[in-house]
Amino acid sequence: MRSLNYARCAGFAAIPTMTNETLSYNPRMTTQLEERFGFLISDVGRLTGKRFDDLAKSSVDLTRAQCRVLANLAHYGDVNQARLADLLEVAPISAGRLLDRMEEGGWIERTANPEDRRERQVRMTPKAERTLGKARKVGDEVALEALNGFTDEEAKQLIALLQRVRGNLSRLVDR
Amino acid sequence: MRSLNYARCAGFAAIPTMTNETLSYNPRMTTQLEERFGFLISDVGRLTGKRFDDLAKSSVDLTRAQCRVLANLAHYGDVNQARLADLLEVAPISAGRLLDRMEEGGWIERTANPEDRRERQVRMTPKAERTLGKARKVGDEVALEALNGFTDEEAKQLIALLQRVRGNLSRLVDR
DNA sequence: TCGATATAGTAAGCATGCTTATTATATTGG
DNA sequence: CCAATATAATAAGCATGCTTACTATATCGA
Repeated sequence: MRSLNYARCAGFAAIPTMTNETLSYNPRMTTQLEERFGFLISDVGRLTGKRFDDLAKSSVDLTRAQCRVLANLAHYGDVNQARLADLLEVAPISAGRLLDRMEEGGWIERTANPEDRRERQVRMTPKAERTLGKARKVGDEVALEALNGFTDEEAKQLIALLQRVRGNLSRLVDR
Repeated sequence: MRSLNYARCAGFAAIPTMTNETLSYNPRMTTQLEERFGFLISDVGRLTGKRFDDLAKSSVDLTRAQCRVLANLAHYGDVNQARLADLLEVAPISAGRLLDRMEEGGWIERTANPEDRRERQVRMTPKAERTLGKARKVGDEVALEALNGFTDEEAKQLIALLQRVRGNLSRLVDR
């Protein structure tokens, strides 16, 4: 365990500043590192992912990105690679290489679609189903840890606020 | 602009499920995709970063990771690479290669420390200072967009809740 | 019908994260 | 003092994201 400092900005929607002037408090644009929105969001996202990795390491023989693939296949059923890339929100080539490795590992299969010979349908294997179950347990565990000490009301509030942020940004970002 | 679906789990603290059963609502462990904590957090983090990239593209000739380096140098002053890696929370080798490229680009300089010949002190150049100013403006802009429609009270609330999550996870994650 | 356009997938090359190992230098304990 | 240990930086190799460009196949419109 190490003490984490709070001065980072992976998302970089907020940036540490040189100054320590105390301006009138504005939660959207504060100079206080610990309060800046972009720092917080990217920290929490990173820590959440890292915690998942740590807990999953022993029981789940997949990377986080590979788990994402399985989770989406389980939810949406068999899809082609383009649709999967859209679901994952990564570039098609990124999805393609993920799937290359997952196919080698026996986690997914790709089958040609005779209807449209450009496509390949992606399907998860039974082996993958079993591993996904373990990954889900880890995901739930991480959520419990992250929201430790929160009342149900507070947890609902946080989720509602984050959904609004996601809505705001979704409208602006495209790929 | 594309419509974003909400079924992803980069952080994977929550995973899409096959079922749509309506269980008693538990915001920590819900089967509803749009509400699952891990999805939300990783979505918001990713969108925040992407939005920064998009807005910064024209005016800031640095990657997001490189901006992080400058922001931390500006805040903490000259540091050695080990300290910088700690501030950025990346592995020392990752920081080293970032700095390789930034040195080539004239954004930072590395100077030997005669006190401890293992170390190299990292310092940002005047050119970098100017660019960092632009990056800060972009960061503020993104925060404003993300929190669009929020009352000041709501923004403060979100930030306070996220700080608690960060605290919870910080205590658990190590590197 | 056929040329233009769109879509699915892949290739190549880069950036940035990781792990593990190596080298150089400091520090510490017997 | 010197051997063991710790620390700073780098090297090598992998995973996963990106962009740009290419091939194969479908579809659409004049």
